[in-house]
Amino acid sequence: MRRILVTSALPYANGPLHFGHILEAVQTDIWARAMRLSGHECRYVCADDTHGTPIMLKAQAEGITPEELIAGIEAEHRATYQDFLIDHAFFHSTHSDENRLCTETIFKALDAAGHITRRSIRQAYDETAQMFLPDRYVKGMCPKCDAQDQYGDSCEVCGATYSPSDLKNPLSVISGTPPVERESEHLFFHLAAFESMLKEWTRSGAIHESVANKLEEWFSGGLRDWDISRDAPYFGFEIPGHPGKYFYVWLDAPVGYMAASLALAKRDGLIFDDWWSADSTAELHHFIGKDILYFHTLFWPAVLQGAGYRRPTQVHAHGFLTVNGQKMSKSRGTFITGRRYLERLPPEPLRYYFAAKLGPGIDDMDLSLEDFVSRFNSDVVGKLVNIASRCAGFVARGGGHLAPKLPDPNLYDEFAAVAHRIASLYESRDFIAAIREIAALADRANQYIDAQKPWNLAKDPARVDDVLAVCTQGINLFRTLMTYLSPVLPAMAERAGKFLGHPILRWDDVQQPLLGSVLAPYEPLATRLDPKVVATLIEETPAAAPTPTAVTTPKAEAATPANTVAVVAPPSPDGKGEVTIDDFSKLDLRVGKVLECGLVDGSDKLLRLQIDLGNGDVRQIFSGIRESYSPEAMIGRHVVVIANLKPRKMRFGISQGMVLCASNDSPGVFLVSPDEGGAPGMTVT
RNA sequence: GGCUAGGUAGCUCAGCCGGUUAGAGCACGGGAUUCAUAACCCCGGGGUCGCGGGUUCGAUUCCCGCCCUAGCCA
Repeated sequence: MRRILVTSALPYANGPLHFGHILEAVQTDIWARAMRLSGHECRYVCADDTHGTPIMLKAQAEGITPEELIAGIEAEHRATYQDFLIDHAFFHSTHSDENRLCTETIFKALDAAGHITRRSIRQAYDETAQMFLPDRYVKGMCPKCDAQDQYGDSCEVCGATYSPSDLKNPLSVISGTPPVERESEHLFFHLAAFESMLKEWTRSGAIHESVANKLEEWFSGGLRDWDISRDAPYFGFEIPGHPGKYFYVWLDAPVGYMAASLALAKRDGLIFDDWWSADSTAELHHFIGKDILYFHTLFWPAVLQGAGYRRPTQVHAHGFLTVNGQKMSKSRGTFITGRRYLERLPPEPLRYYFAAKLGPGIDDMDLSLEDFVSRFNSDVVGKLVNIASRCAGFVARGGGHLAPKLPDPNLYDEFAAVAHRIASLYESRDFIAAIREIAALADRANQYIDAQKPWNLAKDPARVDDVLAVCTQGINLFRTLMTYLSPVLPAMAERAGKFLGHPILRWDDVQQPLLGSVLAPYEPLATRLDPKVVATLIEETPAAAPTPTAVTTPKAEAATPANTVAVVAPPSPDGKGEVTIDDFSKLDLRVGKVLECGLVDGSDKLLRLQIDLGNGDVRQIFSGIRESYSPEAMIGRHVVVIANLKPRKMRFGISQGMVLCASNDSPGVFLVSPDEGGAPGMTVT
């Protein structure tokens, strides 16, 4: 028996869980359940990640304390995970006594071992808000390509990376005032000292090969010191011996894994050191998204090693979730929260769909709603559940108990023989292959029943035993498949266990078929998904503007790209065809105010505009109106903009929308404007 | 811009180290059946394997360039 501690990444406590979180939790949960079915002791812990500037500011904005904010969110996160059947041994919070203790212990150990250095850095400071500004809280003009409204760390238009002080005309996102430079002493973790250890560790099988390839980049660039402190005001843990300095959220976040297991150990009388001491024989597995790889494959193993703890056994990274082929996006309505899903549908179909598409690599996964429906309805309901459903009636009519022996033991053995293979596919995270094998076996089971035709046999009273035998075979085939799927569909497996009279607990149980035992009355184990309901997962009228989430989520998208507007209609004489009101409503037309306007070098047709679409949504849009309008004439004007036009990369930068104009074959273009009273952000309908 | 990964049937995806007619599920067309949640079973149509070069007797599979998508850049 192996002792295993498994984690998934801590969700940030500034908003609800979305499908990306659910995907990761489902993957981790399936893996943990599969390990338990093999007889291993496997505990899955997680926690909310609660610290940092975004949470501090969000609480301020809502007029509550950060503690109140994270308490509310934690309750919501717990409930959502639970409703998706995520079986956490413990779900904790990084804002906890255990986490403070672990974080301080680690810091002191690192400091004592000489891994912490101190030096002054210059950083942007907002004198109005009286706080230092993280890079993403400073915006200005890109020093390289002059694109407007870029974050302080990199330019989304030309891709340049730089520091906030390089920006032209920088402004604080918080107060809107120009930041000043201030000096402050920070604490650094000396990562380079762990280079050889990390190189060895990354090639030791702890991470997938393609991930190790990615890490080469960090090594070849040279490992830099990691800044682990932040200045007050900051929501987090104050660093012992350094008043006014706080641990950077990314230092204490992974420590949350320890804190959760410490709380678990306290509650259940287990021993923390069994998992974490340097000589631990337990396994430690982290499931994460590929976006946070380096925190888990560089800093975290180094911090653990430096502080005298064990390193992770494996870090399992997965790709991102796209919806209908595109990045999840609030403006597209495809930013699906776990709660939104649960309000409409049961959890298991989604677990099944995720499992059916989760492989061991870091490829992104697409959630296609159409595929989701057909996959679950046909694989699970039409094929798997159908096996039990079509046999149960015959068994009930034959007395309600199974036959004393199997008519086709060889076929059964084929099914039972793959148990070990299925188990190892789960362990290697190749769920996609496991599901494929199971589905293929389900086909074989249906073929078997089809060939035996118990409904024909049942017409002959002399053959009642044959009918029962065939269905006993079918029920037992069903049982093996249900066992193989039980990590994915735990609630259905439990109901199936009740129907079978034997709970599903171990892979090995299937080595012994059920014979002669009594079946409970059959009740439908799963119902079909209604495509109409599934379609409502995507919001018809997406949230209009990215509200000031830029403040609460530093990584909020600057632009809000959207589907290309596809208008499908029969052709008509003018070449456009009829559209319905639904087609029209796909267009997000809004009034915008031109804030800035300039010529574009290298183009005699285009003007570069900065247009305010309300609610802080400022877009860069290129428009071919230079022949009719001068930049000066544009500034301050109100115009009508298609706000959800797919952003287009042009030689001069990205154009995030289109300004509406009237024109025909004769020269000149004419801007469309709202009447007096029209204001930025108003929608045009 | 650099790095990593991906671009295979209408859709979602498999295809190990290069080798004979490129696979599955769904969708579609035809047939069979009625035990089963209009489920299941059989047959079929459908792909210039992102584009362009190269290596090779032979490339979806290897190499180079380009285009597109996603993520990361402390």
